[in-house]
Amino acid sequence: MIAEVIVDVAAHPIDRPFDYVVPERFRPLIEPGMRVKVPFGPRKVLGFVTGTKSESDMQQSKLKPIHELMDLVPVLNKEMLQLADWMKDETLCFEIDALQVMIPSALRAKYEKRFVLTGELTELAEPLQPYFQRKPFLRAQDAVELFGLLKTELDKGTITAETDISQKTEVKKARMVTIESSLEKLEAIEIRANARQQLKLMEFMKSHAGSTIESADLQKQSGTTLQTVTALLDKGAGTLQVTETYRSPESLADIKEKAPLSLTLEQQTAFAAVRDALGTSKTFLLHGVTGSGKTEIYLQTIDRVLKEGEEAVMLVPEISLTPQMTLRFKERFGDQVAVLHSGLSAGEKYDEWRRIQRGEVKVAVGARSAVFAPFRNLGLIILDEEHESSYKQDDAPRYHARDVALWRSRYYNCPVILGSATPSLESYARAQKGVYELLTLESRAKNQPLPEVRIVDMREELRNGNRSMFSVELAEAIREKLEKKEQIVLFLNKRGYSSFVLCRDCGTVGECPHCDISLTYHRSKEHMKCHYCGFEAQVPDICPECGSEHIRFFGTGTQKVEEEIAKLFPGARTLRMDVDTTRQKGAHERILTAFGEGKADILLGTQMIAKGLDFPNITLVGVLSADTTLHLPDFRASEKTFQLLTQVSGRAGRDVLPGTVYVQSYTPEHYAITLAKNQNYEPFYTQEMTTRRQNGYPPYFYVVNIQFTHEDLMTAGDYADQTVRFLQNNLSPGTVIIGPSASLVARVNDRYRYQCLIKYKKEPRLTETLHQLIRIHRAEWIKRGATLSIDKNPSTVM
DNA sequence: AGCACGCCGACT
DNA sequence: GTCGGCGTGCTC
Repeated sequence: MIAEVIVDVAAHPIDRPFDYVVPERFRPLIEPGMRVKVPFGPRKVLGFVTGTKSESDMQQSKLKPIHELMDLVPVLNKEMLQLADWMKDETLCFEIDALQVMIPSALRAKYEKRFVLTGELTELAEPLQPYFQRKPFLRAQDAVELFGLLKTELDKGTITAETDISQKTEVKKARMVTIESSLEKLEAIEIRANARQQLKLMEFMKSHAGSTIESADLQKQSGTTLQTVTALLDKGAGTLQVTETYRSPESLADIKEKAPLSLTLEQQTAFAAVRDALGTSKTFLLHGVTGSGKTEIYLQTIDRVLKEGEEAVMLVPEISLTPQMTLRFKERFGDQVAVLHSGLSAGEKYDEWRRIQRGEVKVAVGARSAVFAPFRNLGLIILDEEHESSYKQDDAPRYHARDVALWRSRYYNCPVILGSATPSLESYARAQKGVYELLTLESRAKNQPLPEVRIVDMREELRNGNRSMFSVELAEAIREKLEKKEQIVLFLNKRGYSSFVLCRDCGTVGECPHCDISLTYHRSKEHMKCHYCGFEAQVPDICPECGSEHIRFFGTGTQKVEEEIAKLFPGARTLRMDVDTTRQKGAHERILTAFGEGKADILLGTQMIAKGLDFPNITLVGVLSADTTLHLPDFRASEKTFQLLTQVSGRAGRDVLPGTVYVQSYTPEHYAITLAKNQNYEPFYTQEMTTRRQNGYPPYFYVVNIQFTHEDLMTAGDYADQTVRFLQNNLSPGTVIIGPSASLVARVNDRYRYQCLIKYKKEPRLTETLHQLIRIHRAEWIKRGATLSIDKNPSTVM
């Protein structure tokens, strides 16, 4: 029997199955989808079995046997293996990347080099002997200073080097103690009168006779230690069992079940459409203004799916995955929900994943990677905020959760709901063409009016001599709300806002010596760090260029605004929420809770406050500068701006009090701004589609971004030039190739970066050409030290 | 990717 | 004479 194995090595020549002999003892057990340990060249690696067969095309003598089975139950089922094949073709990734992304990181291999004693301890050089005393091996990590000595031993053959493979996190085991139930038996146990600890424990055991308790709890509650417990168990006071258990991140104890809300007529219609499509692979685009109650439709549809005995996956962007949000699911579905979010430890994620795989839960809520939730009877997939670019992974495998969802929907014949207040142009265009069914929610669920949006022309302000970040109008509105004790959200729509260090005399900015980007100043550690390569440096006392002592830190935009608020509105309590203040775990939530409890008047923040902020007392939202995203060199800049403005506006007046929104801009006439005013999605869509058609961008054209890197500027440029010529010669005349040009950050980690863009409407030769490009890369460029990365349907082309 | 093999310069 | 530099080639 032969097994085909995809080996855990992400490299071009390795990206295919390797055949292994299945030893007799594994034959009844082995199945596709299991992880195995296999010899690979001179080392051992982890691999995934993708298939078995009776004959191999390889010479029998070249085949090696599988070393070990890592699983008794496959970690990937047939569906996942098929999905990986599809992803490999679709995203041009290595098959191993596609397989790895589907399992929790806890199951990925941990490789640890170590030296193993082959003979007797006494044969070793004297100084080494203590290291091998307790265990017959020594981790290479713990022995860096001994490498010289170890080398001689390796040559002598008294030790060998090997790599230990284990999984990163193991199944959590609980030591359960079952206390003897018969009081007589407990009484009969003899304990010396001076064994105070044992006597204490015995008292506890007598009062809990017959019960089962975790050993750690037993120790804690009785005030004793493991030694005492073990001693008494040895005397027959109970039995010890080791069972598998879950790490439970939080308890459901305080969560009360909540009944469904009643649906408005609009919601009812949308709900009915999806309900009637259960059991088919139909895709819906649920377009509803902010606050129109999309979530309630999701909840009720999921409920219906569960009643059919099927399972549901609910995807949300990572930043929306707040406790507030997941609470709603737990209130409705109780312990049937698994939540997968970045705040969980690897072990906790693994446990949630196992609960799904074992069929113990029916609903999975999570960000991008939750689209791989290992359900076997999927009845519905929902992508909320489907336009969010975080659904596209920006390193290999470069998959889009939406595409994976649609693939799984075809596999299971289940519907997909794509929900958004501001759908991506791609999705809306598909809905217009009838590929998706469009469901529209035009009114807000609580029937509140949309907030009034006022656009402020900042050029006018400048002309009137106002150089502050606050227009007269906005400042006035803030003062008024402060007086009324209502809450204000200020949004600094700025990207790349991080702080930097600047010499005020010569203008020199602290830059990374390895990347063409300025260093980010970290106030907490008083140092500067490169966010691309990790380089760190101390803030200099004098400018390295001109020797001036006038070094200044430019805070995040938000810090500067915070100072200005303090000046303009003395007494206003401000909470700042940006990368600096939310770096700590849970900080995000703490700030929001504090604001919700009215502990501040003004919440000032960046992107991250655009979502899920749902507090009744917010009546004023100010967007300080709508221009920053608008003028980014990316074809989606307008779309992003429109989405952001719409979303931010949606934060105001969500309850009884009406809301007002101020949008400040230096280009107030831009359609992305004027049309966001009334959440006018349709006109924006029409206008933006015209622009996209004129410039040949999605959804009219498909885009592929190709990036080249090399440590030598000229070589990187040559590679890009040659590739562009190659593409021009091999693709159809209707296809446009843009570039090559230097990437926006032209150098990262001492490597120069070039890129080019393929735009095509119909390109039958695309797949073949890209594969050929990869072949050329393998044959000619890898050995020259170049890298190539191909991103189909990139989320950004910067 | 990672590891071994192999073929040339600076040390005991 | 040996140690060790990194080019090249293979991995069922």
